[in-house]
Amino acid sequence: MIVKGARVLDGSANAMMKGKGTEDDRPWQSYHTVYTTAKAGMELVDKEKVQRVVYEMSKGSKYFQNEERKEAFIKQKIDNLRIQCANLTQEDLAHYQKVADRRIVELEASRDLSRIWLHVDMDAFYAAVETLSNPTLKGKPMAVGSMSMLSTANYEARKFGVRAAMPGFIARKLCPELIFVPTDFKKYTYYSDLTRKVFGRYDPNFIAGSLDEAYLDITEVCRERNVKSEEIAQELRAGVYEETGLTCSAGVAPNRLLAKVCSDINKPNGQYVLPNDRMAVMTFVSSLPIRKIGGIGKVTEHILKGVFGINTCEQMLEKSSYICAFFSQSTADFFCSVGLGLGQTDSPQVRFRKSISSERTFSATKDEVLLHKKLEELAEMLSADMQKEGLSGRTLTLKLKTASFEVRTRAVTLQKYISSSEDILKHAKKLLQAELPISVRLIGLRVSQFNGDKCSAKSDPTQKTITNFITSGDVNRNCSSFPDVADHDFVSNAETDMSIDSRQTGQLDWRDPFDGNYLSDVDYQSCTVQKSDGVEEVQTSSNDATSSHYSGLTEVLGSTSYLGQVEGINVKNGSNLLEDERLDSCCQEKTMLWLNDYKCSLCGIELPPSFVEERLEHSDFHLAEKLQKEESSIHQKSVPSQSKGQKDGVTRQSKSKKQKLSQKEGSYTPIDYFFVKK
DNA sequence: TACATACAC
DNA sequence: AATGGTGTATGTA
Repeated sequence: MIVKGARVLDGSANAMMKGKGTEDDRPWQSYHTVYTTAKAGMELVDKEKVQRVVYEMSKGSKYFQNEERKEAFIKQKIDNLRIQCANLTQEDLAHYQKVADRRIVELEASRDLSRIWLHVDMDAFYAAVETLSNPTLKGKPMAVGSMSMLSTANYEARKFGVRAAMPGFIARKLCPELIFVPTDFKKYTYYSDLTRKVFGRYDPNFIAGSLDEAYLDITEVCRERNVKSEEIAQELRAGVYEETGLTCSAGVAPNRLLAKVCSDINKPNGQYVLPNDRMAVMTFVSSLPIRKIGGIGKVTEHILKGVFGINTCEQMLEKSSYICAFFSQSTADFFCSVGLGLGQTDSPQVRFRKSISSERTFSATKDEVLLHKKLEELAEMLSADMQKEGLSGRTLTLKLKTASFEVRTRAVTLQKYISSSEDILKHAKKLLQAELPISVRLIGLRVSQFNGDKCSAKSDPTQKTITNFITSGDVNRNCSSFPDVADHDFVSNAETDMSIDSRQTGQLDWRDPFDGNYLSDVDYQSCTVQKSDGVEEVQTSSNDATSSHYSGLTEVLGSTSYLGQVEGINVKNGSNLLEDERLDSCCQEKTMLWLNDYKCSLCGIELPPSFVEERLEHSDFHLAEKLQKEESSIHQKSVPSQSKGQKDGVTRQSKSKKQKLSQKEGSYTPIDYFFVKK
């Protein structure tokens, strides 16, 4: 659906990718592991050699075969997209160029250069902590983790190509001298708390991204003390070193997205300041490889490069017409804002977790008794975790990873909320039963749809609908009248008490899952220890496309094969976008009205006249609802092609609602605020 | 609602 | 021998 103006595709589209010939001689070149992407400390690594070793060690394994399968799939998508790209007419391109230019102007208008953000990132954190407690490790290549999986590696080890997320047995092949140290989550938490005390001096509301990194808004400190951000960064890093003996790196920039990129530039033990100046930002971003941007991963990189030839952020703008033609608005916005060097500058709202889960890997088995035992253990672990946080939920999801690394999820939504291990197990069993017989190497259980999802009032169905609509794809905001109060709890708590109550969710911070988690199946003790902060990362609450940019990729990936089957879609399709918007605003006035200039005539929600934006959103909602109803009735009687066209329009509209909704973040009162009992 | 995918750490 | 765990977001049917 994203790919507008597409032509019929045929499945044998990869002709153009064939005939390279190099693959036969050097097969490892086609095995795209993530291990070779430039990471701090790995610039001098012989990547060809690393790639070869990784390939040799992996070749033929079940894991490898699955990776090949996934890669082939993505390759196919890329081929399909290239064809669609080639089929765009001049007319199409001219249209999308207009759309793109308009979006870029709008995005540019949203640029905020008034804040100074600092991103701190500890250097090889777990490895550094382990070296502190065992100084004989100093100077030797060392990694934290096990033979199966590494959490992190120190800089000596990185010289050999050893890095986080690499299996230990491959790392040992790359570096036979490599010393393995098991993870000790307690230790990392302790040092993490020490660093956070320092962060708190500069921004009491700092955002902890994980145990080893944080974002600080240092605008005020800089102003109050009348010092340059550069000096603050120096001072902060010195303070961290003083308190912990650990080094860190910092990036300073006008927004969080850029600050994060900057903290990586002079790693380890360095810093980089990008001034709050538009030209400086544009220059910085122009040559920046897109993969450096948080949110652009391996797949997105491949697609953007393979289909559009995009390597740098600047090229996001050069190819903006293609981006607007092929991706959803939110994704296109994100990509364009990357090209402009835009990112979030607000201090995000507090959010609640939306799900909780437990999963374990073991040696693959189809022994049903064994699987059942694993399931039972998981149910108990999960239940214990839920009880710790006072959670209960009504959707249970079973996750299975087959012996061939294929992942399946199966879910049920129940009438009542559950949290006991018995309830969880009872339903989990049924889900598992339906999949038997099967050989699996991982089982996971997840519970979502929490009872305490405070923002969805259950009593009034109307309200529920609206709230769900509004919050879906957005954030469950803290419904407390004084969300700020919670924000400070963590800091003071951290100073007095090592154990952090997970419900004091003021500070945003999911624990670093990767490092903490590599446990043997039975290590429940440390498992419990690991479960710490129930607090949450940043991003989503805001508008800037940063929050919601994954969608488009999923869309492109998911829709291509579908499009391949659809009859040629009108190439003029794109102009519907504009027409829809006109229709939108013209309907807005007629769909509903405000009784006594206060109450919605359709659903009764109260919104004072001063809440102009919120009212607009609200009428948008009703419009979307109306269109959806129309669409579903049309859907029943109309011919497929018509129905497709309609559907497109509606979907695009509701999407644009969400988009608009999140756009004004920052200064506005969330609309769901009005639905919450106080 | 159910499921798959991408991503971060 | 051997490639993790927790959580978020999104689209589509």
